[in-house]
Amino acid sequence: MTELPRLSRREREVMDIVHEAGTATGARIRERMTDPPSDSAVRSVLRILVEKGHLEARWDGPRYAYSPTVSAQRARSSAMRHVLKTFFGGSVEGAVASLLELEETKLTPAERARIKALIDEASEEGR
Amino acid sequence: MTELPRLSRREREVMDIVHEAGTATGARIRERMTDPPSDSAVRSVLRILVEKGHLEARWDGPRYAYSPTVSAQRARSSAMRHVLKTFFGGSVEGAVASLLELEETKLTPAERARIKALIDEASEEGR
DNA sequence: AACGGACCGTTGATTTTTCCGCACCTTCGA
DNA sequence: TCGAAGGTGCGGAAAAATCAACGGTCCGTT
Repeated sequence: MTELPRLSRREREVMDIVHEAGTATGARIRERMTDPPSDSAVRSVLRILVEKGHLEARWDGPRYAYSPTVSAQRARSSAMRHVLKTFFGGSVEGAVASLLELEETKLTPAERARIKALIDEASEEGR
Repeated sequence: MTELPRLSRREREVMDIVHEAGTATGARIRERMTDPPSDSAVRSVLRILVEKGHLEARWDGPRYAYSPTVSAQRARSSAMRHVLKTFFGGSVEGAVASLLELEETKLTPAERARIKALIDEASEEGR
């Protein structure tokens, strides 16, 4: 598989929206854009993203539904790897700390337990 | 403080490099860019980033050294918040799992212990 | 059957981004 | 003190991105 072309600002914005939504229609994407441009402008970006191979369009009833061509799993890893490297110098500890410090982060006791369990599992698998 | 202008593709690429490096010269930044353009092209981007308020240039001996105007702390939070929302639907648990699953992630027992301690600290602080 | 609304794609004008040529400035070793 | 090497900023051309207008299709309604 050849490398996917780089994204412009609007293209990245749309990709982020689609990643967050999993799948979305043109209208839905437009709603979520900052300073939403016209309808047709959004569809232009969408067309380009399909051409570039970042999105796929499925005919869903009376309209298209767009979703990423790359699996959510893969996209997640790649995004996380990028911030880890760029902002945390590769330090998992630093990254977790940052996650916990975000003001919107509230963990229930059950979540805390599960996260700790994840850490132990990772270690058992030699990671 | 008024909102910082949005970044184009090249601008974002440069910002990522500078964030990773902490501080960097024009030549160093150029080295790390994909398909590095000419010397003066890089300096154009740099000039724009300074104008926009994303970078500051300090005269360091015979050349400029560029660094982000926003604190590393703040940049980290903002980047992490963004991936958390976009790729993990806000799930801290999911994000931590992803971090642990990255193939380059190898934790020492000491690190594991410190990360668990971080989780407990967060809970003690009502988070 | 004409109308209106919701979609879609294409086209071309406009704006933004990207890039480089060039002239000038500094530093430093001969 | 001179010249080469390495840096810098400006101005503007070339390329890419962005966008609105326009025209088409496919319903459901009147």
